[in-house]
Amino acid sequence: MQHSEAMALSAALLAAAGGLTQRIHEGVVARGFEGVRPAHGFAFARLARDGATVTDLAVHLGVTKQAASQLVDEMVRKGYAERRPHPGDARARLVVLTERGWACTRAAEEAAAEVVREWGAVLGEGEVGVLRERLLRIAPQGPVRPSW
Amino acid sequence: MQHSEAMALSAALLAAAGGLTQRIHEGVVARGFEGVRPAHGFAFARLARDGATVTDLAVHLGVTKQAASQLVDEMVRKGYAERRPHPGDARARLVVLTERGWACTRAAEEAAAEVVREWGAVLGEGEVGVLRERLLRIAPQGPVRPSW
DNA sequence: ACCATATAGTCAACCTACTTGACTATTCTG
DNA sequence: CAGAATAGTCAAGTAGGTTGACTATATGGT
Repeated sequence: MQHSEAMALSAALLAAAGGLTQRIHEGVVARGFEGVRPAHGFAFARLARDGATVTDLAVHLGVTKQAASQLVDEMVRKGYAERRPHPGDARARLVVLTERGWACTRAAEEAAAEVVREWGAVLGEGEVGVLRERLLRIAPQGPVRPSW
Repeated sequence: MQHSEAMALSAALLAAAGGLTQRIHEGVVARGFEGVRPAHGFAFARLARDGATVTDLAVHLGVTKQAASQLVDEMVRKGYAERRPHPGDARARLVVLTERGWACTRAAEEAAAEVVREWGAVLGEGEVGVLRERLLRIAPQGPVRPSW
């Protein structure tokens, strides 16, 4: 693999990721959820499991806990999440999704499925599964990095 | 493809893209080019062709021309680019890479090639080529979107 | 040829998402 | 049970973008 080919692959990967992000965002907005930005998606994904503390979220997003706290403020203000007392630790607070937060999560899933369905039409259904498997093997673990 | 599978694919794609971005950035820094951020890569790629005006760059990056101008200011200040008079349009200025800018571009190519080489070791060389071809087919065209 | 309009670029002010630093309240530990 | 660590917040500063206003040059219709 030559350098220019590596750059072509890199550019394609970044373009595909950017396009997917935008398509999901547009789909979420089209389903009536305004004021939510792509970067929020990573927070929704973490909260959807069984809630998280602000510190959990900060580690997951790779930002400071102050930044995570502001993000939660915003999500609470817009009705997507709420702070509940943490069972078993009076210092912490458990941030969980509201019903609207769940609905927004489902909207994002639908939008993603729509895009992936289009990919299936282009590549073939089986190839999409292969693509997913390959990407999982080269994707690093650790905190997500919402911004470049 | 079910919703959860679409989300798994989306997450893998975004994680792979984020990881690649970070690895390239680390490789560039390791080769002695400091003060350059991942978002600059898209500007380098556009300037590497045969230079560009600030407005060209703004369109390519999907930002305002004021933001593109600030980006060019920064690249000039750090020695990666320079503004030259535009042949044939006295309003415009042609932004081109300096020798240091070219060296940084080559460093990014090397870093990308290094990561892609690792992918080849994991997936097999042939599979990387297939991956590139698949990604090219699902990647949208149009301006890049450096930030989510 | 000329004036109206469009385009390239910049300056200034502002906005947003993040940072660092300082602090309180609670929990863990030796 | 005192000292250190942890969860969270408040406040101030920073970086990278935005919108709006402006100048200089180019383009096109009459």
